[in-house]
Amino acid sequence: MAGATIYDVAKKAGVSISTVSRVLNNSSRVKESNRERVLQAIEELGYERNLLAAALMKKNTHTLGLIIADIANPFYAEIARAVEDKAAENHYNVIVCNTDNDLKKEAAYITILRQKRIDGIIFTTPEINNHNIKKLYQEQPDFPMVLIGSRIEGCTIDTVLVDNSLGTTEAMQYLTSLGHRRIGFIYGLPSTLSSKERLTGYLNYLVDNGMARDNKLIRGGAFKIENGYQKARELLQLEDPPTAIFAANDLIAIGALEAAREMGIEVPGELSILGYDNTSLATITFPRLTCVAQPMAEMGARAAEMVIERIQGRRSSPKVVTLLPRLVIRDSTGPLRR
Amino acid sequence: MAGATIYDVAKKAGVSISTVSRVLNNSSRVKESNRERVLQAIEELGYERNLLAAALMKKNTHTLGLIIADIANPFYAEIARAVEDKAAENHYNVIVCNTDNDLKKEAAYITILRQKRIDGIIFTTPEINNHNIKKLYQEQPDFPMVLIGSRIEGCTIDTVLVDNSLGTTEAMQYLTSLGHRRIGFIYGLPSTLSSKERLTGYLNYLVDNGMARDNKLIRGGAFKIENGYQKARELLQLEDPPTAIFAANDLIAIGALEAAREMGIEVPGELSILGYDNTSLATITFPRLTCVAQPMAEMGARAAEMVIERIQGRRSSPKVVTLLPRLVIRDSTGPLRR
DNA sequence: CTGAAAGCGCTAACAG
DNA sequence: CTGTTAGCGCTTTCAG
Repeated sequence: MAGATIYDVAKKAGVSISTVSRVLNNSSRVKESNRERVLQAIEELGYERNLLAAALMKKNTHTLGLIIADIANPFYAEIARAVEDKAAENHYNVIVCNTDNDLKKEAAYITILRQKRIDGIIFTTPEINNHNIKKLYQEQPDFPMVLIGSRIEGCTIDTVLVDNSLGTTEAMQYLTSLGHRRIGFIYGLPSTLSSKERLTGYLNYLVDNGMARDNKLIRGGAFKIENGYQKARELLQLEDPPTAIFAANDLIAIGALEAAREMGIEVPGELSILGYDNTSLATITFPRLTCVAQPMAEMGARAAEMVIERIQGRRSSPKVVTLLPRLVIRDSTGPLRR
Repeated sequence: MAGATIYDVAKKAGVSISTVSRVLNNSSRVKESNRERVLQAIEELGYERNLLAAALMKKNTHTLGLIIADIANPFYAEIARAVEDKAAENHYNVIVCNTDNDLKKEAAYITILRQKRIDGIIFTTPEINNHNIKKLYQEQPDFPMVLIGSRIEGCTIDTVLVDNSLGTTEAMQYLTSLGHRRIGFIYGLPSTLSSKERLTGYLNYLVDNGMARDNKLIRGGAFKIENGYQKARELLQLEDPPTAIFAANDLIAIGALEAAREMGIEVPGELSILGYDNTSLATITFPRLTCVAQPMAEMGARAAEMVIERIQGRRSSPKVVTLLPRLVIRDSTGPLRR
């Protein structure tokens, strides 16, 4: 019987709907013989519980929203995978929403997700000035949400961060230890925390180590291959080109690699290239990419844990978790050749 | 007022809940003045409709399930992106479920998705003998679902396919046109339609063109880099190694590329490597991968369209759509060097 | 065009 | 341990 309800089950089992509900939810003791009859009736009827009706009463859907720029981007995909895994482990499902960082799209998703009464939202929005999140936060500061890899001005919400200052410092330290002094820096979308912090880290390192700052070596744009390619070309055409390029993500580094190859510049012999993220892409380029690794899987998992904690009321005050990046040395970097 | 219901809106607007419902759903004519009062009340109360309650009545949730092996795999990620885009365009959300091709996990997802009353499911399960789908089909042949890139024995359900025979033939034709006669073939998981059909295509091509079949040149395993690497090493260590390797997906091709590099075999000078899929990975390897391109975006979009058609009752008989692959020539293939 | 009333399928007191 | 009852918030006849 398709479309059976607890009424059907109750009748068949000869008990009341409350008893059926109780065995369904393990909510309180039910006489063993009754439980069995119910289970059997469920089996025979092919009864499937209607979680919509349950959610309407219980006020939770066990569904999470994941708002992300683009699931086809390996960086986000790896995070998404971890989010989904951790969610599933805790019996939550996740609705994935691709925004391409379009705030209008994002706002529409937020609205519909709330209307579908999802229990919490995980944002990976990189924009530091995301007014959708601000608005949501102002309207309902207690709504379970967590932000990955960014911060929103004026919002004290749950956040999972990776220490960009440390990541940048380690990269710069490593590059200088190889003898590099002219290090180009290509960052992504300027309005993102990642760009800002990594740029700051780069500049601070220069200052702290008495190295000259040359603005011609610093270029921004987008976290994309094309941008890396373009900006790397520009850097390499300088009359005094850098001997190393530090890219603010893997895609930029890959673009730089392409540019170097096209210009006949050998990597790492003549130019070192260092990426950021350590997505799966980093191991399939040639040479394989040295990069600052972000723990994407952990970021996703922690974020999922954090929303769920919130949803389940196991924590009420906002928490910021800062994870550590680590340098992964591969083949795209090498000693300065004099 | 957070948590306002249509009752609150109705009261504030001085109309009945039916009228509120009508403006919410545009379901029938409402006097303009009333509509405006309702809209205003909604605005003032910050009313958010509860789609759970609506779904309980309307029997649809405008939510789709996407069951996929691994969203972190670029091939699936690209499909997923397209599915989500097309779904969003039609006002559907999608719950993503990663199964790692584990049938137990998949069964659990199917159950929970059905209990959450999602409107349809898109499967990308590669296994040709997926009893979860069979079971679902037998129990509810009319449940909207579509299968991407595979077929299930005995189930006549909506399917989006890409012509593997054509893809394989084009690849082989191209390789032989370059002068290759000893062409190795590395396929993936043997129990998948992709493996079977591509292998058949390869073998048929050999027969049809009077070329010798050498079983030593044919190896299977998994659709993974590691498998490609391993099997390519084996092929290349043969006393009479192939001059070209045809890989059943990009990952395998990438593994083969690695093996060749490690063995000091130049690609494409000494060995041509041809991949399958044309994921974003294909352009970042070196040399860039020649491959049979599958239209991932279209596959996802068509699949989404098809379930939605079904859900909305615009079509009732099963449909199989077969898309065409195309050969994308890049740098990993070249003329046989004598 | 509008309102009253009857559910959708389930959970949660409450009384027993 | 079990049943009764009152909703959850909405859609949908059915009268009017």
